[in-house]
Amino acid sequence: MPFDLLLSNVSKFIHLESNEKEIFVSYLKQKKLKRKEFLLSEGGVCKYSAFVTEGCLRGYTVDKNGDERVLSFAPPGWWMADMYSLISQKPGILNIEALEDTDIILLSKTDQERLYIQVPKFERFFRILIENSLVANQQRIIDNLSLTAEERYKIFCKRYPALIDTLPNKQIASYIGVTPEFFSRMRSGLLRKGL
Amino acid sequence: MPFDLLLSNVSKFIHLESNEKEIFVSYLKQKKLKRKEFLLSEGGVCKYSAFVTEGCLRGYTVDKNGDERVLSFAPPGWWMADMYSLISQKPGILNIEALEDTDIILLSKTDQERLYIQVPKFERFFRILIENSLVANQQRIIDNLSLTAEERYKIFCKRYPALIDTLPNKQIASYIGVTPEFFSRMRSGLLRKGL
DNA sequence: CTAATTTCTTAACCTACATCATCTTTTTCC
DNA sequence: GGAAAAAGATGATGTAGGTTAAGAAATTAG
Repeated sequence: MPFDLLLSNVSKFIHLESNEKEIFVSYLKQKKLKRKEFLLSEGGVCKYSAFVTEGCLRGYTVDKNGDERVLSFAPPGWWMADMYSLISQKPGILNIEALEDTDIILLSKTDQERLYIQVPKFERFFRILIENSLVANQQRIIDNLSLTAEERYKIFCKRYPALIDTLPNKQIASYIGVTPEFFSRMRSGLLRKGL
Repeated sequence: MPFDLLLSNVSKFIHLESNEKEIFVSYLKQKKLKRKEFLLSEGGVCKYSAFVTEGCLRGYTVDKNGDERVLSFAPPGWWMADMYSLISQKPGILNIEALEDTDIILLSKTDQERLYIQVPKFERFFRILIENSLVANQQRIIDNLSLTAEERYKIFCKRYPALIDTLPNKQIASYIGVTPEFFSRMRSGLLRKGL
């Protein structure tokens, strides 16, 4: 079943009756993205939450020097959206791109709101999802303020273990907030120390 | 009425019938904190969400060098909690301290969950609250990665206009992620340029 | 399979911000 | 109101990480 990963993800937080499950599934759309294909571009309005089942997405902004800053990655089992744009339905700042061929499940903003009304439990599900995301983001702010690049890299490795080997180093560098050049130096330094 | 600010805050997002309002209010407790008094200390379990009606709270962590890192301020109309600890009910990392004599309204975690059951609309209210908080935190991550200290300071001034004059500079420095010494130099530089 | 593109590495030099130390000013609180 | 404590300013010096440049290695896509 293509929705299995998502449904088991949901059932970690709320119990669904089979009719509720049906309503939920009826709102879902599958989509495939080719490597380098965009789900959303800066300035566009984000109309969907995307749940990754295969592959990987990244969400990033482009700063005024043209440098890319990765806000988040979404490997299988993770959600991705430009939350600012999704909530406000105004043009966003995030680019969401497939790092490899990627399968996603889409839930539109309007369907999500219908779902809240028809199956109010989903208010709870998404609240919990967002709470967890908020906590992770707060921790990242603290880490960015307190830690060195090397320490942040170690944390990255714990948070996204599946990505360490599959992602180009420059993407990881951007996520932890250093240049690819410095990241390269740092890693060779790390390696000399063992690990 | 001591709960007016909170109730008008809530009614921006959900409409409450008068009995629902009564249930909500019955769960609220008022508390006064003296300047420098703590609502929560690192390692403690966060049992309450606090809504500030007067004064100001700050939430901060202490890093391994003993330096304080301010995660957030809460002037009147803002909520404050150690979200990680509140959700997980495990020992947290945040210290929450009153920067001046401060009046708060407390909602305990257990009462909040009762509220979700009795008045499910509150799932929506808190979901929206947390969504907005998540967006602000994501933006702060991007800003910390992309912007200079000076640019982050300007953003701080927009985000917390009421605090610019009342807060000690070292607290602001900590929030934007620089030392008080550098902040002082930066400001005198800014002032020379006008503003 | 191969040319083109992207990614990685290394090196020399640069800068935003940190640290440490000292002094002045402001705030606190008895 | 005045001593003590906290906050702020400023100078000298240190460093994590940025920038630029250029070649080597790996991936991609035709």
